[in-house]
Amino acid sequence: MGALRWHRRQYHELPPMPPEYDHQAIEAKWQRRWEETGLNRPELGAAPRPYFNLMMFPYPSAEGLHVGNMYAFTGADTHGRFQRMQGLDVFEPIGFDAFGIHSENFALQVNRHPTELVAANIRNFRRQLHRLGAQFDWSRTVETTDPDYYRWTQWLFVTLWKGGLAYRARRNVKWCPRDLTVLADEQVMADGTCERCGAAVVERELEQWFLRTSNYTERLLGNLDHLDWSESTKLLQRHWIGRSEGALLDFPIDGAAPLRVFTTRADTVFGATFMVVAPDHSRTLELASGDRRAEVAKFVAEAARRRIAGIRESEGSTSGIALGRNARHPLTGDELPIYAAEYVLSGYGEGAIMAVPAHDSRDHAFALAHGLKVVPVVSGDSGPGPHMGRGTLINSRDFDGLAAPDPARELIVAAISERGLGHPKVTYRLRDWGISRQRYWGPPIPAIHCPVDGAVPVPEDQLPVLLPYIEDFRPLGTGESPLSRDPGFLHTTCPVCGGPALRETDVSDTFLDSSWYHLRYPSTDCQDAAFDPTLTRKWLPVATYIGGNEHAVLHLLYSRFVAMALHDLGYLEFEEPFTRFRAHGMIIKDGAKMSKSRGNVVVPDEYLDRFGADAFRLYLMAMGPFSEGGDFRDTGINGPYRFLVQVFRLAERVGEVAEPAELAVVRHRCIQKVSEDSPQLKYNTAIAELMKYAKRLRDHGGTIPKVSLETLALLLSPYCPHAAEELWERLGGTYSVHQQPWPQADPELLREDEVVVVVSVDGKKRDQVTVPRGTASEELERLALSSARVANFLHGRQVGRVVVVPDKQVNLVLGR
RNA sequence: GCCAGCAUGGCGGAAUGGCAGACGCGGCGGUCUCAAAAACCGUUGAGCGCAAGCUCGUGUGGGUUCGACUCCCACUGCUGGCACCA
Repeated sequence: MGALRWHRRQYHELPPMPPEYDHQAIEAKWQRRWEETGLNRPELGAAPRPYFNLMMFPYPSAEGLHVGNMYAFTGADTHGRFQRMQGLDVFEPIGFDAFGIHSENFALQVNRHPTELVAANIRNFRRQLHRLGAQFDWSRTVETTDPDYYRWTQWLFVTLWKGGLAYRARRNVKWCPRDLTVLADEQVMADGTCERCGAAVVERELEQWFLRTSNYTERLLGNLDHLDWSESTKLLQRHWIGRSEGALLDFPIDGAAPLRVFTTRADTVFGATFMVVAPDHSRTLELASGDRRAEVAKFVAEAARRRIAGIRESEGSTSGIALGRNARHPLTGDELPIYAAEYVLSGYGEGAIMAVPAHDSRDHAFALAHGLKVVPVVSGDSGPGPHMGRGTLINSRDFDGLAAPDPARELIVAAISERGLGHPKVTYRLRDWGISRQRYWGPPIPAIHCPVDGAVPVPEDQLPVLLPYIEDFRPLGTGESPLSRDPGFLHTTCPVCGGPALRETDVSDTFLDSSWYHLRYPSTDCQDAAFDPTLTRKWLPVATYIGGNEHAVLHLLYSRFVAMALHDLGYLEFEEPFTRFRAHGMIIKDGAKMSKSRGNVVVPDEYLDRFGADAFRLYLMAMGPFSEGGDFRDTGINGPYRFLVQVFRLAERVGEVAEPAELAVVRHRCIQKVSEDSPQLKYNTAIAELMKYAKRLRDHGGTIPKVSLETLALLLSPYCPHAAEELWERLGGTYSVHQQPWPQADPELLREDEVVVVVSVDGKKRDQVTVPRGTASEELERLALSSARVANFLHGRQVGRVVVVPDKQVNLVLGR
């Protein structure tokens, strides 16, 4: 509200545009000119130095483009423009990620059909994006909802399927009771709520399509070491993949198959006093002894009910039940009672554990609650409770005295493995990617279910399987997609036997759409393949990808998986799609994330109207380090705006005069700083330098040499493309400023002949002397000691030591 | 609970072993104006002082160093990620 009021006031009270800088006319003029001359449409087939500058395509919401999008795109575009002036042929495409639950939910809410709604949203997004003045190649856009695009998303699925990387399985999956669909693990937030709508997620057993991301865990993890990506992003992926080294151990059971467990602490095996299986472990009921079976079944059913209802047991739950059956310790032969308990999860490791209450807090809590033995096997005092740290093995027979966990861990696994009861094993958190969605707004999964031949892929020449227009697209909630309502869609014939068959009615996850869009951009004109091999070889992998870390484990991981899979299947020569990735920060407002509920969303249109795209871009980039984001303030944009007006005022003072030496020096320093900071995305400090330079020119009396402003136009062009172009034209430069070579700083002019050396006493600055660069240490020391000001601070004491840092500082250390 | 990142004027931030606060916002004072806005000029970390200047100051406490916003240890707070993961 405050922002709005402020804005209204500005609108009405401000005088018309300053005559020097009519941003509306300038921006319209150049956007038209760029479009007419095809400035931003590289010859994809012929470009000698291809540079694919990618940014994350937006989801076209009904609210329109928000500042966060603008921020990301401006930063990425600035990078692309800078690279272009380094002589590279920059391809900078944009598109729209328009399928998905988000669009569909909104359509349901406002009671309109997503087909028309999304088309309108995309139109609005295109309009807003044009205003930004980015060097987008508008002749090669991608819309995931376009059959020409999702035909190839379906092709991708069929290709993965034929390559053995897609399968169908009945499995417990995350189900959102509000969106009435399955979610990928990655779409469930840490608190167990749906990423899209915030409802508590429950579990449900459904027949689903999965992609075998788990085949690639080792490579997805290992390749990270060599990727030039933001460390923060790589760390998030490493955690998500969750590699854990341990061992599989078999605990024999009399009269039954042994119970297999996963452990990372085999060194504590002598401290195992009981076993625990997950309630929904496949053998829980089998292992329950006859007289316990009914009770165990009841417990298992209750646990299942709790899980299905989405009740998350508080951590440290000790609910569990004895199965009335024992396993044998693989090394001691001791009898260990087996329990079923909710704190053991079926989805991780083997869904069963050896419990070592002396050295694991969860086992400890369970042992206390159920009166079970606690046997310490690792020495070391950590007070009451389990000791989880390092120590020395005790109560471990032949292994006593070994350091734990290492090397005891390895030696004990070896001993167990000699008896054929275990072996080392690496476990991962990452599981297969469930892609089925029981919703309407997505590409139909191209599969046909035939009573004779089972599930068969739709033949490639029959793609796309068009998403039918159905009036009532509300989700059913039965585990089936609304597409099952459409008999014309549902009934088909089997491509194998020609008999009657049913189509798959689920649609695929939006992240499948975005997992390969970068492959499509150079090939948008390609009608007979998802991507043209020649263009792909030329333009991919992506040179630089800039985007938010919110997609670190979703989009970015899936895209890597898809590239690897296509590589293995012979479709791509590379296996990592993004050579360089940089995560940008987030824009906040009033110290908080922008959100509709907080009412602190910034609508860019008003700022673009009033201050223009260039000032807006400049403000966003000046706000702080691009990697950190920044805090949006309504008044902040005044500075960059004034700066641009100032620059145009300077242009009116340009004349044919020689450049004085002092201006040459500041000009080359500015070139140096901006050239250094820009490629590192340190835009804020580059802009500060540009402002400093403009101020210096302003303070220069008289006529300003043309070259001073020409350089400014060049350095400014990645940041303020329209203003720089206009300035360049007024200075008589040839079109376009964006095709000019980047200026080079002359090292001769950067060299400073005189330096200021600080004289300090005990580390406190007391005086300074200006001396020629490279003045000898002895001379500096002499100058420092003879300083009259320094004498006042000696307080009669002797100078003990003198530390001289040439060209910087002399520190006089007083003796005592 | 675990793993990252961050903490500097009224505000956004700069400086990553050598002059803390670049650049910008905002504030204050002035010029112009009948007046206001815009623009321009000056000023703006805190305290003391008529002044020259001095003292203090980068979340907290310790340490290393001639010298620490910067490096190390411990803590506090915020942001993000993960979380009965065996």
